[in-house]
Amino acid sequence: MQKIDTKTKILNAAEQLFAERGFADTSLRLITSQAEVNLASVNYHFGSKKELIQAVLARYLAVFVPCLQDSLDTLNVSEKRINQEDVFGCLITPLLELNTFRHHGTTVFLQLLGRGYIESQGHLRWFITTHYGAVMKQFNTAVQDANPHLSSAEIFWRLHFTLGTVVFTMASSRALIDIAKADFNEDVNIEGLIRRMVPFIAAGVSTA
Amino acid sequence: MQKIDTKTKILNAAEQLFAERGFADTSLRLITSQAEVNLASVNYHFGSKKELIQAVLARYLAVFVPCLQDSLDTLNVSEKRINQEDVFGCLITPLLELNTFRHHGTTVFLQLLGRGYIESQGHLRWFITTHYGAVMKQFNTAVQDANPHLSSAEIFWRLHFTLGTVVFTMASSRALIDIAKADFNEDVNIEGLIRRMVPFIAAGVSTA
DNA sequence: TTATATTTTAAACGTTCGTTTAACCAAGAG
DNA sequence: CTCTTGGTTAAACGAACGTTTAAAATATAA
Repeated sequence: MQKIDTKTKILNAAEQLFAERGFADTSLRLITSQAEVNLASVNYHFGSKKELIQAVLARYLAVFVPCLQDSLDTLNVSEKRINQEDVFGCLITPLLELNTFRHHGTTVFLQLLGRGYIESQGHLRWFITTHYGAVMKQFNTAVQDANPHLSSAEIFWRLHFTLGTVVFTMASSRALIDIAKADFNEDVNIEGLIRRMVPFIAAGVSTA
Repeated sequence: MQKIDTKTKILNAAEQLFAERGFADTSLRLITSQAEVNLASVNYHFGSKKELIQAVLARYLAVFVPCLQDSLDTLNVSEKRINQEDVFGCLITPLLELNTFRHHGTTVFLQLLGRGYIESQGHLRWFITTHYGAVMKQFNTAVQDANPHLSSAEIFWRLHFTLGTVVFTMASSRALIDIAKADFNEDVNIEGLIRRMVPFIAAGVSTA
């Protein structure tokens, strides 16, 4: 039994509660009680709740972004013409990497990302774009290279539509899976859910 | 200049603020100050904040749902074979009807719907499905009639993907519009946003 | 008009929140 | 040992929230 320091205990409890309930509906008292640490330790280690939210997301981005960077770099040095499947394929390894990093890491990360985009008027989006804007831009242009018939603005919108599909589905994944089981007697896990999403998204992004 | 009663003044102020800022981030004090009524009048006329939220949404659903019901009924009695464009076309009139009902009614309604699905853990979803579940089911089967090559399970999933796209986009519409303005100098309003969403969704739902 | 019911109002209540304070504890250095 | 430093803790703070209260104001009816 190794000892986990307070900072990590807070991050672990916070990320789970944030993903499940959103940032506004998760109080520091709930986090610290679940983490079994003192209330004041959040402000001591992170300064404020806002900075805790950023720290929770930063821990995932620190794994995801460099991994995505690598995928995009290796794609760019290859000589074959880039198609859309290649570009979106770059996301697979970084997303699965999060599952080795934390239990259900992929799901939690996507849920956090969705919460961050909808709640917290701007400060989280600012945090992401200022720290990791380069990779986002690089991915955006990769999609554009794969879809030369689409304007950059069009791609911007369709990528956010895609984000909406993924985030919403992930956020309500448990409820959806239960309904699918009840109504269609269909056993599907998260991987199967992603597999169902892919053709939907691919068709939407690349349509004329 | 006709006199607007307190109840309506509250509903008008609340719906705008709810759509813009979400339910949790909109206090009753903000609503009543914008409506220029007393704080306590909310609890007097609606009982609680939760019931106010339901009343705001109910005012839209009372217009939208019967109108959608009509569209679906007239579609079913027609003799021509139903295609997907027909089914999704059933949504157009009810949505536009909201614009005659209230200024920017379509926008507000979709934003409220998005907020309702993401915030308020379940009680709003419960309110909608228990009051208007019949129409939702009817719409679902209409989509299935239009896409006989897809299993009912497949349609279930794709309609929820669609819901995710719409809900996420509407909930964060202002932020997205700001980004589009900053990054692409593109002025787009909600109507333009919907127009961009349609081909994305249509391609996703009907893909093989 | 008078009496009754409805609506509005200012003020307060109790709770919860993020944050701060100051005392306390453990461990390493000189 | 003493002093210092980094971390922890209980307690409290001030602000904001939804809600309630009771009186004042207004409308309604006889």
